[in-house]
Amino acid sequence: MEQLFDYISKRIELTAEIKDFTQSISTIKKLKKGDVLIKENQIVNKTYFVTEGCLRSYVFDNFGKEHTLQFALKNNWISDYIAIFNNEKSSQTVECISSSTVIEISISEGIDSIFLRFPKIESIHRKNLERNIISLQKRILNQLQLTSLDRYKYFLKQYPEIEKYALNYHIASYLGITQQSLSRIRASYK
Amino acid sequence: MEQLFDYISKRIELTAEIKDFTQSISTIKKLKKGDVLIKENQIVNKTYFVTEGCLRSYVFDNFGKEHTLQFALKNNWISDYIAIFNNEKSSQTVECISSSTVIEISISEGIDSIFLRFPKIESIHRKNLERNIISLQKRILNQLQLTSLDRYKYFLKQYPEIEKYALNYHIASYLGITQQSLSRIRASYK
DNA sequence: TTGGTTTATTACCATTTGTTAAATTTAATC
DNA sequence: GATTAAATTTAACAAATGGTAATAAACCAA
Repeated sequence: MEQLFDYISKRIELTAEIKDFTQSISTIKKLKKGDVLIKENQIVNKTYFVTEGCLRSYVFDNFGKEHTLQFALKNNWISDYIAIFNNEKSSQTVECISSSTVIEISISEGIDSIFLRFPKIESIHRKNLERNIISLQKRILNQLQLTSLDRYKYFLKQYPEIEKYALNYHIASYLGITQQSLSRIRASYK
Repeated sequence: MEQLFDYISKRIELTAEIKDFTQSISTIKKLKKGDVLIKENQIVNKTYFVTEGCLRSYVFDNFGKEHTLQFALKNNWISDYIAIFNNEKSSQTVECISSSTVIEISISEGIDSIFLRFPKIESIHRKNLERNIISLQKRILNQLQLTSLDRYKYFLKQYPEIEKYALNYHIASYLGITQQSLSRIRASYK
C-alpha cells in the first residue's frame, strides 16, 4: 500500500483524510500469470494500480483476434476506461501476463462523487488524463507515420523491460501487425 | 460568444464570475481557408473553440508528409495539446480548412492556475479529457483491427459532414493511408 | 528427463498498400 | 467563359504485410 501512498504524496499533500479514504477503497491483490481481472461485458467498478509485474488490456475482434490496447507495469493504472467513463459494460479484457501485485481500487460509489469529496484527487486524475492523452496521440501519430520496424524500435524504447513479460504476439497485437511480421522484423533488425 | 456560454452552461452553472472571466480571455476570430493558427516550434498559449467551419491539426514527418491528428468542427476544441500539457513548443500545425469562426482562448496564465481559481472549469476540462481518451482509444483499436475500408466507413459515420470541408488527402492522412489508396477504396466501395 | 503443449521462426504465395506517373476532373482566377 | 492551377482518379509495377503451414525452440507438467 505504501507504493500507492508514495504515488499520491508525490502529487498532492496526502492528508490523513485522503489516506483513510484511499485505504478504505483499496485492496492488495497478489496475482499469477493468466489471471483475468476484467472480462468482457461486465460492469466495471474497479481500477488497478500495479505495484509489481505486468498486466495488459486487449479487445477481441469479430474473428476472435486479440488487439492489445495497453501494457501496465509498476506504478501504472489499468482498467477498461471506455467502460468507466461511458458507464458501459466492459469491451476490454484485463489480464495478468506475469505474477503481479496490484492495488484494486473500488470506484463503485462513482468517480464523480469521489472527486466532489476530494477535489485534489480530481487534479491528480486530470493530470493523468493529460499524460495519457499525450501518449495516445503520440501512438496514433506513430501508427500514421512510422514503419512497423520503427514502431517496434519506439516501443522497445518506451518499454525497455517489456520483453521480460510480454509474448511475441502481445507486442505484435499492440503494434498492429501479425506475430509473423514481428518475427521477420526482428530477424532483419538484428 | 453565445455558443461558448451555451457550451459551458450545459455543463456547469455559468456564474457571472465565470462568464466575466471567460469573456476576459476570449477573442472571436473570423478565419478563411488556409489560415494557420499554430505553426511548428511556437510557444502554445491558446486553445480554440470552433463555432463555425472546420479546422485540422497535423504534423510533418521527416519526409515532409502530413499526418492529420484531428479534425475540429462546430463545438469542438483544437490546439496542440501535447505542447500545452507538456509545456513544450508546438510540434503540430493547426490550420483552417474552410472559412471558419473560432473563439480564441488565451491560457497564457497557465491552465493549472485557471483550474485553481475555478474548480468547476477543471471538471469540465476533466470530462472533456475523458471523452477525448475514449475516442483516441477507439481510434487506436480501429487502427489495429480494421481494414482501411472499414476505417473509412467508420470515419464517415463519425464525421458525416466532413466531405464538405476536408480534401481527399486530409482524410487519407487521418486514416494512415495514401490518397491513391483512398481513391481506390472509394472506387471499390461505391 | 520425457513428452506434450505453447510459442516463435521461417518459407511460400496471395493480397494489400505504396510509389511513380499520367490522365481526368474539379476548382479558382482572370 | 477561357485559362490555369489544384485535386482526384487510374494504371502499372514494387514493396510490405497477411495467411497458411511446416519446423524449430521454449516452456511446463507429470
